[in-house]
Amino acid sequence: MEQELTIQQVAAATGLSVHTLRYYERCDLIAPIHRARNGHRRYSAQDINWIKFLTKLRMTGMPIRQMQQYATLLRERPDAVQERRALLETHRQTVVDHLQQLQENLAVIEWKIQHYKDVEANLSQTFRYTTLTSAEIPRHDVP
Amino acid sequence: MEQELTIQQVAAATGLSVHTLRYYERCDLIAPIHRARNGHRRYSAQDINWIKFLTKLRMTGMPIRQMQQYATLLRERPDAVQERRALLETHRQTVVDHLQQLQENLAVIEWKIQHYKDVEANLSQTFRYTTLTSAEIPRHDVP
DNA sequence: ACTTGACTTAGAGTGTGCTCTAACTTTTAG
DNA sequence: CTAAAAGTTAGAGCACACTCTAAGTCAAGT
Repeated sequence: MEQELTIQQVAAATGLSVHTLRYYERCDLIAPIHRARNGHRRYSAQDINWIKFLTKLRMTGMPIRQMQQYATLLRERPDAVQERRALLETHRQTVVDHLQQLQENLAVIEWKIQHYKDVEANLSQTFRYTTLTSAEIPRHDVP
Repeated sequence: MEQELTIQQVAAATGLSVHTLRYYERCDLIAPIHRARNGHRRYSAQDINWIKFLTKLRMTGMPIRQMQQYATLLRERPDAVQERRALLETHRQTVVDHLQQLQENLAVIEWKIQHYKDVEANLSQTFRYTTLTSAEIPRHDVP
């Protein structure tokens, strides 16, 4: 059974807004969607899978331009598997790098949270600065 | 020795552009920087540490608004350690969630790359579709 | 017959975070 | 003395990814 969904239903299913769904179609991220007799869009299961994949590319920070490349490649040269893979692998590396950087920066933020906890602990003591943890570190390094 | 750096040097040291450094100061992310007699900015080591920390917040996706909150808190209520920690912990959770999502989406992308590899391997064989790996999965799930 | 509500389009508007420009001053090197 | 290089400001402009608006169509329910 090929159940076809309305734009509202697809919005609910994908987390994109109806505006965004039309926008994506307008800029060729999504091929022209099949229409009901009245001109309303009817999305197929394939369409939804494609849109869900698009959102994964998007959420990992792929720019619209690059998604367009991928979508065009898929539509115009469906046998160019190698090219599509190359595009994804380039993106994969970008995401891996980004993840790495995110983790490093997160570590610094967590370090600072811990520092604040230490400071708070020291402030609540009667004898302050008796325990030396990260409080040893010069003030200007620890805003 | 309190070596004071020019805006160019700070740009080089932090990876921000001179434009961005001035912009950050304009919107109060950075407190007014000390000036040389001629009015040129001279950044201290503390300034640079602060800017480096700012970029970590920024690179983990903290919006300018929230960085402003943090910066203001730091300047106007330096003893409000608990509030600053709360702000950072909120951000920490956001980053952790984002990381999680990024990893999930990356996994899907990597799955698709592997699928393409399988497809390419099958295409290069004389007898096609004899090995069934991810080629079993229906086409519409694998754009 | 009419209202409600979901849909359509082309195109305008918005928020974010820079990024650049113009006009000017100052410092440095030849 | 002059020219180049680096700084200053206020404010304009830009890229991106939506997000919304206006004007209209269409189908269903009362």
